[in-house]
Amino acid sequence: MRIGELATITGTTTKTLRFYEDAGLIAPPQRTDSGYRDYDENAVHGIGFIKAGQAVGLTLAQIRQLLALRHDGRPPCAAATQLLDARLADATRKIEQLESLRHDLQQLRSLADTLDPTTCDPDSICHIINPETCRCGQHAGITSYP
Amino acid sequence: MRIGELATITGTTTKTLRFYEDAGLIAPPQRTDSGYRDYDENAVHGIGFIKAGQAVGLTLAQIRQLLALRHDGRPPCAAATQLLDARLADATRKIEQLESLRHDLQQLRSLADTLDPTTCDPDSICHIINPETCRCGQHAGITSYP
DNA sequence: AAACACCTTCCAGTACAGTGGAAGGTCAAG
DNA sequence: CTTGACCTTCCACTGTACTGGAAGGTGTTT
Repeated sequence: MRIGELATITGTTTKTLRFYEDAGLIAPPQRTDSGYRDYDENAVHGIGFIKAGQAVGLTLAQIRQLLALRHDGRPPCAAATQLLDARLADATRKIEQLESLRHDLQQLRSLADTLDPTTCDPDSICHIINPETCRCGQHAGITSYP
Repeated sequence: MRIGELATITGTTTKTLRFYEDAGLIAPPQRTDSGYRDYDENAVHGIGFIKAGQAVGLTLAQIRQLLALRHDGRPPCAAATQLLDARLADATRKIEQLESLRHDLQQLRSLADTLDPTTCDPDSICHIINPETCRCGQHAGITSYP
């Protein structure tokens, strides 16, 4: 099958599939006489694995590590389990951070309701968000970019 | 005061301060005759505000918006409150996603203990991480990179 | 006079997972 | 024979918040 079909089946794009090939995440497929990529059934499994890995929060680099094991004929199960454990610890830590952040945000939110904007000192820029009201550096790395 | 001193006081680096200036987050300070930046007390407040904003998860772009309001002589309190609300909603949503992910990870983790690596089919790459066991696309955007 | 710490600008690179677009080749239908 | 959908490679760019390093100037101390 050609790249467009594989993209449709797996819910990705042709761009992404070529990117995965360049990144060593899927094997370079056969080519037709005219140079078109020609995938077989296994390619679908390959993409499925990548998507499953991403769904549990693995990076492409980690997914590549597991694929390398499989490529060497060794089952990646043990390594996968390790990564899963790390992800679990990571998720737990992030949840804690976010809950601490949410608590602080709620505090600030109530503070905002009690303060009068007209009494806000220009020098300190904002009397809601400032070093006195915000615990700077407490929950690091929690920016909101999408 | 010179840039190094301001960096020490505020716990940043000279690189970061110049970056903030280029990014329009702090006003270009006076210069000495030899061209050195010469900050006054207010610069410390400026950096403090940036750090406080980051501590609650605002992006530099959002912080810049608030600073722009203050610069126009208007208190940024109302806008800050809006951003806080958005952050609160965002944090809540992320916590939900992460809890769903953690649940799934725990399921996979128990699955891993019951499966035998030697029975793992090479074609499907991994019998722990694959489209059947992982709910692909359920909790999106949860990668682990630090 | 030299060492050393500090400052200046400018350009490029980091991580991550793609995405956009140009310039051109291929294939089936009308 | 041309249209349109598909394919190819290649290079550059996105967003976020910095960070590294080169090449050179300044200021104080020894």
